[in-house]
Amino acid sequence: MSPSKTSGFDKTRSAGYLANHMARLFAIALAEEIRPLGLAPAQFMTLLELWRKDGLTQKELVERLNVEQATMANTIARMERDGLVRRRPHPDDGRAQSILVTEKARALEEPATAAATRVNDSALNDFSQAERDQFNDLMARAIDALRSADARRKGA
Amino acid sequence: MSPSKTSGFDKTRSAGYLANHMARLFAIALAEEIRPLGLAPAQFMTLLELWRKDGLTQKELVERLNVEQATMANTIARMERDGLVRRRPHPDDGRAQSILVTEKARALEEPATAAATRVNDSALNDFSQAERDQFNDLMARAIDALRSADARRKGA
DNA sequence: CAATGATAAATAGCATGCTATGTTAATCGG
DNA sequence: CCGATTAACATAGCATGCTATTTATCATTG
Repeated sequence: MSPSKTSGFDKTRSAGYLANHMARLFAIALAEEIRPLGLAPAQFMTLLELWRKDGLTQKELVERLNVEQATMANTIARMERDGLVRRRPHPDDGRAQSILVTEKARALEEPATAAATRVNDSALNDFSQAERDQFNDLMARAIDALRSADARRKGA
Repeated sequence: MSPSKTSGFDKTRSAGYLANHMARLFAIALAEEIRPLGLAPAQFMTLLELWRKDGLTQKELVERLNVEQATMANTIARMERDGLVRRRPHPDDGRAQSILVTEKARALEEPATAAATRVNDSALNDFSQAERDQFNDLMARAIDALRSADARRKGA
């Protein structure tokens, strides 16, 4: 009869697949919204932290943004290339450096955060406030569980 | 007083940020689970379709997996390099080719889907069945909204 | 049938992410 | 104070994804 097997895995009901697809769509939407500002998604994410507290070290950015150190090193390098940040030797630690926002980047805070808000709103357009809250809660719980599992794998 | 501004953007409550973080954690977990099988996440995702229906064209895979044609072309090239698929000229269309699963890849269906199920289960460990269903529904709705917005941007 | 336009893949170039290593500076135990 | 360890960055190498462009083949139509 049917040449296809009754597969045990339906990707349209797999949280991992849905998460991946959704994240790519969010990234594309954000990229298009902030491209006119000369910003890329990872740069925006990094600036979110630097706008909040300028002069953070690379290590501090890594902790706040949940990316690997090598990833952040590359992102900072691109941001420096694009004139969004500059580096200053850290006063207390010769290994570290402070990452400082330029005037150019400081001026992007309002339009960039507005763009990100537009993206979230368009994605959650038909969600009630209760649904938005629950959605964020569910994602946060999945993140916690995945982080625990990862820590367990590494710490085992 | 405080040197930091009362920022209008809290990334821990941004669906886009949470989606990105969650998707990266899912990808890491899946990568670790299927690495012993010699599979990478995008390869697994592609095989899910080929296990269901062997001999699909690149275009058909692109439609089913929601990635760009260039992305799929590269993924297929890596899979061919790794002995997971081979290509055969398409009988009816000289431009196209059928992508066929090798025996090696066929043997991975059971262990790989089991691995993916483990990852989903560990992420949704403390979710009730109702929460899991709602989570998938909310993600599916966000995906639909983002796709509509993207289509609007491109079709405008 | 030939010119045109559409379509399937391939390729180039780049951004993000990750793991694994290397370098240099700080720290700690003796 | 010194050697060993730890810590902060930098680099190398690779996988995924995307956009834009090129190439080859169809398909349509005049």
